Amino acid sequence: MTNKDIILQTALRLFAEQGYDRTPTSQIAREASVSEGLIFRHFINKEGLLKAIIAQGMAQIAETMASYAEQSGSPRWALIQHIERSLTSIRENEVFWRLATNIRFQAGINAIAGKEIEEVNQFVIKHLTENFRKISNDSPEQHALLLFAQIDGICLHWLRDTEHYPLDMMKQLLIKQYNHVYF
Amino acid sequence: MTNKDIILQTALRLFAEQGYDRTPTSQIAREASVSEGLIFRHFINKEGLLKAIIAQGMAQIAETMASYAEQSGSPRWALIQHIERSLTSIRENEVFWRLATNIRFQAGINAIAGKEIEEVNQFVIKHLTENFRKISNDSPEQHALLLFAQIDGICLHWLRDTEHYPLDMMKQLLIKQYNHVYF
DNA sequence: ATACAAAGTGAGTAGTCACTCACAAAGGTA
DNA sequence: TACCTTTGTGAGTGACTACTCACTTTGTAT
Repeated sequence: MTNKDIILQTALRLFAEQGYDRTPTSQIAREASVSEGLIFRHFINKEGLLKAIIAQGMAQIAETMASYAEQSGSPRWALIQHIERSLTSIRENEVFWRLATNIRFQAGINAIAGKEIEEVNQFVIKHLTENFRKISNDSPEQHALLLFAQIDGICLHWLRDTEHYPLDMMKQLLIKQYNHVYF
Repeated sequence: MTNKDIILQTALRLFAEQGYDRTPTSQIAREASVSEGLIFRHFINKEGLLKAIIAQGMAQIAETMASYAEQSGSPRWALIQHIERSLTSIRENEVFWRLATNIRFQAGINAIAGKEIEEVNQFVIKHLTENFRKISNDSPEQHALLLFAQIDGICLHWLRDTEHYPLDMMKQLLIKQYNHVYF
């Protein structure tokens, strides 16, 4: 692993733990065991570092998303799969999602790096809309938006109390609701 | 309105717009048309100012919550009412909820003022749990947690795009789902 | 071996920010 | 009036932080 990667990894961890504004570049350098100057050589400025982290993380997420958007199957199955995979993904990429959450809900920082997160969200909503349309033509966009908000709500609450929040139970209940309502 | 109130109001607005860390006390003083020193005379330090804002806002919210927890009616009606009122409240207290969201999802700041928000959340969840228990004894806490997350998800998405997010439509769809599933 | 670019260093700098303090004005009470 | 408390001021300060720069080390191609 190169020093550049170590910086990215360390900064991701610290930004997620402490928040972007509360993490000095000096601390990143110290914990990554590099000089502070190296951060600026590689990423120009602190915003550049944040953008690089987001770009890397979202590329990974987008890859996963694209791969399972291709899959064929009944729209019903696709929706359940989406719920399953979303809640798996947040567990697997906990640290990154924690940072993404920080960014999404803070106006000032959102301006720096929120665009790419928003794009992936829009992609997911479009995917959900398609599947709802196949089930029923009754305002599929709205149904997609609702499911997205519901999943997001669960994920955000889990991030706030990873230890105790009953993520699997919420997943099961949500799936049960959707089976009940739509099928 | 006293200068103290003007400071609280101005700081609430700026914290909600820009985030706590990105709002200097000098700006608050300037926009409130008072000297910077006065902020510290009244609130000791910047954290004290934030705590005062949260305390004031949450007291108001708690009052509303308590008043309608007393109401009698069928549990089914109470749940629908809760959905209705939550989405009305967020519209009426948009600026405060925007600040509360900033705080809830940023680890460092959450430690300063997150406790009171969490307490009100717990109160709401307890209230929901009671109503679900009356409907069915099948894990009412989990059902309460799910509904809470769903409402929260909708509110958070609305806050991210107040202009375009179809809040009323989401409300109707969610109520429809719950009528379908539970009644 | 030489030349050149890329990676890496760390002391230094300019600017910002939360907070202090000595002082002044205003308001209430006797 | 005299006295005390509360409210208000704004210049000043120390600490911190993002970023720079002159310099060194490492890697690599010829």
